[in-house]
Amino acid sequence: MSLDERKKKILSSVVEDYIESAEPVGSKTLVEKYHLDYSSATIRNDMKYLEEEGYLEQPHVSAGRIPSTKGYRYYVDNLMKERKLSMLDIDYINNTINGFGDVDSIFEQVADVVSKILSTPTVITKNNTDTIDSIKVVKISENLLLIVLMSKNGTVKDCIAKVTNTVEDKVIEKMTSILNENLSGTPLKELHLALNTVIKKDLEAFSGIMEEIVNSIKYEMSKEMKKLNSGVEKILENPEFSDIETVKNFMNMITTKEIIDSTLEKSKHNKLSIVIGSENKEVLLNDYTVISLDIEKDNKYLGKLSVIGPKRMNYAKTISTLKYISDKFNGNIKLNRKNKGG
Amino acid sequence: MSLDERKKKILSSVVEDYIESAEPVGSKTLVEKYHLDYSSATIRNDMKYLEEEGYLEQPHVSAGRIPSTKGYRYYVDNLMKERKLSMLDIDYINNTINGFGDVDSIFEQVADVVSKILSTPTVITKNNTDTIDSIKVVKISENLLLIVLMSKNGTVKDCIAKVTNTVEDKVIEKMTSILNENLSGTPLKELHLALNTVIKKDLEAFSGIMEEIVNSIKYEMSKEMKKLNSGVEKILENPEFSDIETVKNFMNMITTKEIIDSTLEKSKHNKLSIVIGSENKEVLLNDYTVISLDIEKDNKYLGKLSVIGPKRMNYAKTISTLKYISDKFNGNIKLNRKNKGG
DNA sequence: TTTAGCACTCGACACTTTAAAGTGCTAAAG
DNA sequence: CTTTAGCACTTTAAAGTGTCGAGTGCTAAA
Repeated sequence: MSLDERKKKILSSVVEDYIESAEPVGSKTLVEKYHLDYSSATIRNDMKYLEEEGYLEQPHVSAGRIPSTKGYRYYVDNLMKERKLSMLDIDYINNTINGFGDVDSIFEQVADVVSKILSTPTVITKNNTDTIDSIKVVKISENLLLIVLMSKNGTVKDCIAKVTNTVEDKVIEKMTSILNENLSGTPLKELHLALNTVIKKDLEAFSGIMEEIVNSIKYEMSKEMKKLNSGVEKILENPEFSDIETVKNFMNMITTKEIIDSTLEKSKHNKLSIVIGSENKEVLLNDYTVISLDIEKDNKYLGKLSVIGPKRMNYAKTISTLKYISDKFNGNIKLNRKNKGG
Repeated sequence: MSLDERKKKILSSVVEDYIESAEPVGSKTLVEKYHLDYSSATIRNDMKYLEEEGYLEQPHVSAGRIPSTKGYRYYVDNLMKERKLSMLDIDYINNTINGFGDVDSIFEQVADVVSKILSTPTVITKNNTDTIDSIKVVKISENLLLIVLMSKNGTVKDCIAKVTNTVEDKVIEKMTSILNENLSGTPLKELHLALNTVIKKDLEAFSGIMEEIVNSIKYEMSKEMKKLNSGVEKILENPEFSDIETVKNFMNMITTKEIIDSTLEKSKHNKLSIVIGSENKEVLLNDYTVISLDIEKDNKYLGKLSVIGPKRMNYAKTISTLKYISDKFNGNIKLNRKNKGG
């Protein structure tokens, strides 16, 4: 079932030409553009073979061929050449991702950068097995409390609680220890439930202040759950989106938390996971390819950065960009802390 | 130049029918649907007059009429009937906007709610004449500092600075007072510049810690500048967006900070500002209507909530929704702090 | 002032025609 | 056995054509 050199060359040329042009690729184009030293008739025979084996598809009988999911898969696994990032992109990455701020901010930065370089929407999924490490409550003015949540993986989340009555320092201390006792070790995704328990247990002792704090935390956490989608508009440039229905369906899909969640959460933890077209379990994603990168720091899994594009996406560029980002995150490449170009 | 009753009725019917159907409205439709006790010929004469006076337009000679910008304007100013919000919408608003969190969170909530009720994109513009009131620095762990910025208008912004070396409490105290001395009273939009000055003046005294803090603040503020657009995908349901080019142009416009900024900032402060079609100075917005609501609290201007939709938007519903929200904000309607329905 | 009647205009839509692109097969050539 | 030239065939996309209907403006009468 393995392909001879000529067939490999043909397959890879079809994939690359189609990625570039978005038009079905014919035998004549291949001969002329990719300097295959065979006649178009020979190429046609091979293309027919590749179609019979499921690597290529034909939209209709008088059109050229386009890669099938199996074709893209074979290309990605066996034929694709590693591609170096352009100096331009490297500079852009290094000057934009500055390492400031907490993990969330960095995630956002990365998503923006990737989206810009690849002209594609990106989605961040955070590790939701992370657990609460400790909680601090700081009084910043008479009726403003700042609550800081620190997670085991070292991410920091904070929120502000307005309290109607002034709170004494002693009360804050007491409340802080109650919060820590009850919540330390709680997985972030179970925090909401755990907070309800805290309220029930200790509400009366603190005449509503605890409730105000807990509500602020709850609200902050619910904000967290919203996914960040940057660059959705970029994908419209692809000819796949010339049809308004496609656009609507895509927009609805990408803004439907559940679909994205289930797709990304199910994906196994790999450094880099590539799911092409119909390999996606979620039917609505069958025309798209999702490439996800696990983001780690100090061997702790922080979350996932995913790129969603048409099957006909530039695999080589996408993968090399994500790999570069990954290396940067995991310390193989030093994070710039100043804008020193290149 | 004023219109008689019949002409007013015709104009208002054309506007309302077109808002509903998105199809040019003909004389026959008007007679049948709006029970005008005149023949279609009479209506036609009036419509011709309304067109000559610039209230209506005709896409082509054998089509019905659609309202011009002037027509919409006359409708909004003179003909439109106040519309009560449905109980459903009122409930939804009251149950969703809970008043938790800082001003920014509330802004976000409001934008989401409005976007959902009106099926339209919303944009938040924050008051950038607000100034720094005071700054607090809190040590939350060995190498994490939390910086809290409080503004004159009472908004609170915070960010986390990672510091490479541990900092003594005394140093924190000293730095805090330096920051307050230098920055108190600084307009938020000039903060970036002011921070540079602080760095230059006091960098050496604190071996880089101050730089780390300042960079974190800078980054947090740059995040702030990003506008929130919620519900962009909703607008696609309008027939105006059946053409992919329109969609692209709209998406590019709405994600281009500069356009939105200049449009909204220039708009005078009114409780409610309505800019229809070609009344917009920005050419790219000439097919859209922008309705902005100033958000105040305790008589302080906090920012603007704007709704962007096709000229053919539901003015009555949009305006009554925004007015309801405005009243809620300014205290005329009590904020719910619990989900008690209705 | 209003209306019935009518000729006229123009877009929407369905249908036909034509050109171009690309295929698969066959038979001959290497 | 592999490759290729040649050709008939298929199908889409684009351009052109004809008809239908919605809606108008004008005129003359009520």
